[in-house]
Amino acid sequence: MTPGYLIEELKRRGVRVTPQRAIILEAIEEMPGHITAEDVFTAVQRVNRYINLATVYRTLDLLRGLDLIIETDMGASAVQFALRSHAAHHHAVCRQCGRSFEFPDELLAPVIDELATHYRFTADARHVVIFGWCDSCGETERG
Amino acid sequence: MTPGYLIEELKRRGVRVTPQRAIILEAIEEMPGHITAEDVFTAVQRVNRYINLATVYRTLDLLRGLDLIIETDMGASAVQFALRSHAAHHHAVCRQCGRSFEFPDELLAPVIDELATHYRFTADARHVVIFGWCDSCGETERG
DNA sequence: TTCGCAATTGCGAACGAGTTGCGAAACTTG
DNA sequence: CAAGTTTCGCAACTCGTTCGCAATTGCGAA
Repeated sequence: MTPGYLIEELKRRGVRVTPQRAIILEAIEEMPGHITAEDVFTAVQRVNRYINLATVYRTLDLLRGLDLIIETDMGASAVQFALRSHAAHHHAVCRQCGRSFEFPDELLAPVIDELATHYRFTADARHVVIFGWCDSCGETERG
Repeated sequence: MTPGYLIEELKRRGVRVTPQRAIILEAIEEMPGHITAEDVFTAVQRVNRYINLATVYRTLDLLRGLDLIIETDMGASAVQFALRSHAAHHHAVCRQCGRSFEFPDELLAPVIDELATHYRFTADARHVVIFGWCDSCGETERG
């Protein structure tokens, strides 16, 4: 995924990119998979502690309006959403250190095909996240 | 079983994870074998003395409804529960309606193997989530 | 540069649904 | 029936989210 993609996209569409938004957008881009407003907020806070939760919500709203993220309201609890990504990029995310590694599409293609044909489920082939443990973390602790 | 599994599972299903619930869930995960409401209650009390017995019962109810624990009423005075250890299975979650579908391990095994051998990444083989669109939702909207 | 104005922000209060604590009531079993 | 276990009703509270509003900001025009 191109870094700064969201920022460019807003600019391109003539939407104001304020410092707050820039920070929020960058945080979103770096987060894998399905995330909540709270997740974004905490990530954003690490960069600038004076950004308001309401601003995060408003930015998320904005992105939804621009079709740059999709949200999944699963009912009672926090709404989850995901980046509508353009290039296929799958992530293996380490539960321990949080680092993530991209892995190629080909690896997943058979699964995605199978889900489509046998389960009538159209996987988001462009952005799959698999959690686990990376090399270094795996040695010390395992699940 | 992955620590925090129950908490993650509730979150994933869009169920609110309140502090009380988090404490109760962690207590359950740490208790071996068959347990009673009272067992959970006393364990929970060690962490926070203001959590109510009724809340424990309600959480147990919730978990049963979500098929995360099974009630094993063995005629003893108090009903016993056990954490339901699912066989490895994975979820395909619809981004539109939030419904999720299980699919078997075999489908993913090649990917998990490949991640291990070529990327030195130990995937959490027990619980991978793939987002996408289910049959009915897929017709109206696509990513 | 400065101006004007709409867009954006921070803040605190408000919202509705879901959850909790409490005490009492209702089971269950010996 | 007594002792232990489980459920109930309900008001208070929490949670994630949105709102209203005054202050601030970004940016094109002057």
